[in-house]
Amino acid sequence: MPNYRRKEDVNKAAVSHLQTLSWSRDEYNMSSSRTHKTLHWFRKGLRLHDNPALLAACTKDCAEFRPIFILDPWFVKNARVGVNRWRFLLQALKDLDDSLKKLKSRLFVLKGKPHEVFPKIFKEWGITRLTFEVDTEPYARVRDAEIIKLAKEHNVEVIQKISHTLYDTEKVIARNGGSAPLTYQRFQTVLSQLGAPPRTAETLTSEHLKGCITPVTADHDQDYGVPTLKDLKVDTADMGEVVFPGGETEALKRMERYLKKSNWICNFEKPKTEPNSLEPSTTVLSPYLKFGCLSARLFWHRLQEIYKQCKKHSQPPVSLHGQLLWREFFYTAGLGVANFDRMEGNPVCRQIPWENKPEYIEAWTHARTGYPFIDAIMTQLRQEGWIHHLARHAVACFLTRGDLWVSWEEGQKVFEELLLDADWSLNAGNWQWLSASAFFHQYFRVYSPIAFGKKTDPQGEYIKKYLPMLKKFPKEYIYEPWKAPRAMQEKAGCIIGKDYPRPIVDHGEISKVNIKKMAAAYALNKDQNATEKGTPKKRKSEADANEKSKSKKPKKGSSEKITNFLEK
DNA sequence: GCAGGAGTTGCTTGG
DNA sequence: GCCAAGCAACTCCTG
Repeated sequence: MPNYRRKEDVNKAAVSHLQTLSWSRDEYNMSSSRTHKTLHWFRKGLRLHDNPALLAACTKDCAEFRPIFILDPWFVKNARVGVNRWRFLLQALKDLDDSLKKLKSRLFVLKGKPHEVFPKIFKEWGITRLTFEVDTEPYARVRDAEIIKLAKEHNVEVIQKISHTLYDTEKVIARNGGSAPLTYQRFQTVLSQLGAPPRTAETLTSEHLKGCITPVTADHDQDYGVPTLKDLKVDTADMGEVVFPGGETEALKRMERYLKKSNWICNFEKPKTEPNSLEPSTTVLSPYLKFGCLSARLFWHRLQEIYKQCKKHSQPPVSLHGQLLWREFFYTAGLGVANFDRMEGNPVCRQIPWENKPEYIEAWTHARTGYPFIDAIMTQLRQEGWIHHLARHAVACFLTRGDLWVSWEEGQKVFEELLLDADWSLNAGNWQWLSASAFFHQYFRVYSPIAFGKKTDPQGEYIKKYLPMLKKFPKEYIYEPWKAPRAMQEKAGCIIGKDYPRPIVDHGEISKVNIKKMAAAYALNKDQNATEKGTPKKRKSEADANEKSKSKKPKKGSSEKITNFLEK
């Protein structure tokens, strides 16, 4: 039998605190007013601060409260979750459980499909109220709709609250006339009509739980404890050192550490940060925001407090506020655009005839492209689960329009597996951006796998850290080791082609060819859009596009390739 | 309908 | 080391 804390004890304790509380004596003593047995379902939002849905489970009519997390097999089967992110999640759950322990509660970790788990626990625990945070991702929307239906069938009241995003994403779309804004500028215009993001909710404390039983059995750990990686049979072969530990405690600590640097906050401009510094040049709060260990609203308002103290401060899109708005921008697009994580059937994504090249994907994924800057980034990603935003740009451009001409969806899969902060909307949105498939259109701006990294790390220290086989190459050759004379390679103890690969493609040549392929794909897309719509205006633009594509015929040599590609 | 400017974060060359 | 121009020229928004 569960070893419940006795209700009388709870009421007694509550009465002793009456003087310090604003609630009336009646509200505490009237057991009839405490009618609800509540469940708070943690999914994202793994925190006690700014969690309005969690608070809604602990209101003064709560008789019994249980916080749960469900290990849903769908994620194991369908989402690519690498070992580092599994570990991050389990650390976050452990931290949550520790925090709840301090409130005399515990986290109940359950395993199974939510639609099978809920009917059981609704019945077993006599649940009358279920609370959770709104999640706008496609799987979550379907899942939650099903659970809401089930709850209704079991006479369970459902309360949902928005706290993962700064704004109500649906409202933003409605304000934009029913579709997601597709430019940052437009997005800001819409947000300006909504004012500042809502205030944060207060952190859950023992005060909120006074008078509410938090049932915990003696064998809680055995039945509902946070599992280990071993329990979950996660392959730990690829597990790196813990660089960014999961959990709310760590998230808040990390945020506070950065907020102390008010000068840095006020002057922060993302493009001026470094993709290849040995220590991160940005906050690395993204994994914590992804899992909701940190509230985006809290971070936004804390930044606002700092901004008020600065004489002047940077502005969106490059400021830290701007970074939170980018997150919001892609969340909104993820909700408003159909098939957002695919090229086909995605109305904002240009249809580009990427080629299936398994050997290229394999080389890129496993840091064997022969371009040290690219391979160092991919190594850091696999080992640590985080890489700088601009490093993501460099490798994403390289895989897609820049060099390898492989679909952004392939890159998306790898990032989904390896990033601690893999966030469905942001991942899909940024891959479309970088591949110039949507949002960004200046496809002729191509990152160089050699020159880009040199700007901020001319000595190649970053490469030496992540690719130790190259550490003895002089800086003149560290970005292009294949150019080093044989004797130098021997002296460095690394023969190119044997100990480290030769470049998989010639960037100088292939990037020019690919720019022309992009031009052709853009022209073709324009033609197709015009034909589909068929309006006089569009017909005109179709003619223009044809005219343009004729007039922009590539120079000799590459034109043949483009013709072939169009015929494919 | 058109022109002009802006667009989070390009590269290379030359002064 | 810094800056501007040229590269070749995209889409979206505004007036």
